[in-house]
Amino acid sequence: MNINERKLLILKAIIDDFINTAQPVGSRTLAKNYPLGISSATIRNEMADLEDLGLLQQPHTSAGRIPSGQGYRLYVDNLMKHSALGRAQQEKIKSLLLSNLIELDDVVKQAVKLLSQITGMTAVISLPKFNLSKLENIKLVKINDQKVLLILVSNSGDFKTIPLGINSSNQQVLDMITDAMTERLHGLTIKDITLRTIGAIKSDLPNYIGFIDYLMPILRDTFRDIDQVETYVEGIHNVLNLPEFQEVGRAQAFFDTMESREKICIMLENGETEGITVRIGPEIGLEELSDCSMIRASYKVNNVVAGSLAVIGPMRMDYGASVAVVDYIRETLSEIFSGINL
Amino acid sequence: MNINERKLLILKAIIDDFINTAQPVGSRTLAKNYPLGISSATIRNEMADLEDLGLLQQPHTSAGRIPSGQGYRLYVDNLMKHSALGRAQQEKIKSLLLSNLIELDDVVKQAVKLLSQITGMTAVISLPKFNLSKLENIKLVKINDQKVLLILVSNSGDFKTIPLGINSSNQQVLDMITDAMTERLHGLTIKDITLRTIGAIKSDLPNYIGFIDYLMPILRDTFRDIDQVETYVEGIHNVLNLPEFQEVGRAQAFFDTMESREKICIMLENGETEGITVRIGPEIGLEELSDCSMIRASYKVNNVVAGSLAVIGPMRMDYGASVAVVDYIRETLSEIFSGINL
DNA sequence: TATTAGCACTCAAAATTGACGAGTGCTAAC
DNA sequence: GTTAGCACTCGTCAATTTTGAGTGCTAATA
Repeated sequence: MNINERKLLILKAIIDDFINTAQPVGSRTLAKNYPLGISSATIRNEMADLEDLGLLQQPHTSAGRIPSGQGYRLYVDNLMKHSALGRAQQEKIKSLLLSNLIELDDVVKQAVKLLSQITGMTAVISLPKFNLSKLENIKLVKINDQKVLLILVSNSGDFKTIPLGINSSNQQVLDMITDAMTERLHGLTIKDITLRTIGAIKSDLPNYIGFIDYLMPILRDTFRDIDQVETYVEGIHNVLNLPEFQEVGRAQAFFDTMESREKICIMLENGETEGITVRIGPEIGLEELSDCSMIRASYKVNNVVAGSLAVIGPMRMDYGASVAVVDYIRETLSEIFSGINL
Repeated sequence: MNINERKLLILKAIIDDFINTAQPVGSRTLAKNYPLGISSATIRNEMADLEDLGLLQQPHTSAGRIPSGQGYRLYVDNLMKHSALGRAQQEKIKSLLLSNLIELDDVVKQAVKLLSQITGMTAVISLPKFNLSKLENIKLVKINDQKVLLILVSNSGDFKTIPLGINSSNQQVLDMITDAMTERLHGLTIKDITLRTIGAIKSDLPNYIGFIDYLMPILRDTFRDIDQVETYVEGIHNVLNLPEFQEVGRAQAFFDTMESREKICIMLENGETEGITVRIGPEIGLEELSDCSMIRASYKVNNVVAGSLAVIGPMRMDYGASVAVVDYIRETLSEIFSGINL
């Protein structure tokens, strides 16, 4: 049996309706509320066909139909209406994101907050990977006799501070060391820095070899730790408003997943493609989320993919609207991070 | 009618039982499981009296009794068994808290995490108020042409970094200014710093009055913002395991409360008494938590109250065990923050 | 040949019923 | 003062019935 225009129209109507009501859709409802121009009996026949094609499924004999994963896939790829954000909302998002430009963290936090608020679902985002940007400057600032603050500045205007437990040092010595380090490491990415690269400064400062030997493994460990991706999650509890999370057990499983940094990373990282990806159910790659969907995109800094953002919700989500929001925030973040030197 | 020893014994048994089972306790259960040495009929009579005294209540005629707020109050004040933490557990807590001593934040985060894990409830904590400790040192470090990092070091070994948006400055100038500022502000608490105090350095550095005038309002605003209390919340979702939060609506209300920094502060701050406070139901002072209880304590830095911690759960919580944990963590934090110079 | 009205059938959810049992309060006997 | 006994209450649970939304099939229709 072939799929035809009318079947597609019916499928679209069913999915649109189900997204709104969260109730299985029956033939009568469809005939009544959508201008399909055919009777419920005809719709019934077509629905039976759509079920045979694997695009719909029936929770039980005497219920209406709900979309299957494949049904959603077809819907997202070919049927759904791509809406765009209103001008006013765009302005609002942009101004909120621009309102706090000193720390990169804050912009990202604001973005994920907006994403969850607007979509009413859970939003996640990963910070730009610091270790991909080029080092501009390195500083060690003595805090007190036990502590030194390591400051790494990237050429994109971002920076990172990391407190180190280092005993009794002297600011002049630290300055000399960081001057030498900046000289050597300037322009490299953190990924490129090895024990050897850092070690090279020993020849620049033969007088302080002892202290440098003490410092080196600490710095190496620190650079290694920067490697890990930082993520923020917002609006975890939003899902409690949705009918598919009314069982506490279901909600709890979702919360557990969203609290695992590891799993968030799997979701975000998986296939670092450009543009917007819609993953439906099992496509997400996490057993626990096999009845959810996510919409994911990557944002760029200076035209290089730097981090990702996503919204996660039930399969029954308003894909059109969500895609629009994710896309706009992706775009705006890329602009902000690339344009101005933060 | 007077309350007597036997009534108290029965009350204690009822509350102990209810804390374990979350089920209304009947006279037969009580006679069977507790060595009270009287028959269920007698217990029934006593229970009726306890209800008249307002210490028990009955969900409906043919159910057992559950404690009232007043009942819990009496229990906590006079009846409950004060257990102490096992030696092994003490060691484990202490070592985990000591394992990450570079940043104060990390210790506090670890503490609140432990608190929620051990009690199985929600835990909150406030950071030591930075503005109460004396300034030891101030630094401004140039990050790039638009940004300067303000570093405040306290005499207790704690420090704070705050990025400022400040245009094109020169590290030498910044060093001179911070040297002058350190000279002037050293030993003061942030609370003591006024526009006038900062302004005084203008006379030390007459050559840079222009730049100082630009800097001053930024610093004043920054110091003002430090005033706000920082809090961490952990284990919000733990309550989902408890029978009293099996309705999604109930859980959602709890989550909403716990996500409001303002409300957390109300809970923590309210009556900064020393020692451990148990607040039952409405005593918490928040409508939304009128069927919860909290156990709250303050920890000290150098013998001055610096921050607070608390666990929050259903009224039916194991008060004895929870008090022990809160107390031990309070004590350990005070030790750590006071002893070593972090 | 495609569409549709009509009808019998299905089945989950909601409402109804009734047995059960945990628990109570009261009374009379100890 | 304590306790055994008993009638009574009322929520819980399982079984049963009712309801209604929805289906698939068939025969009539365009």
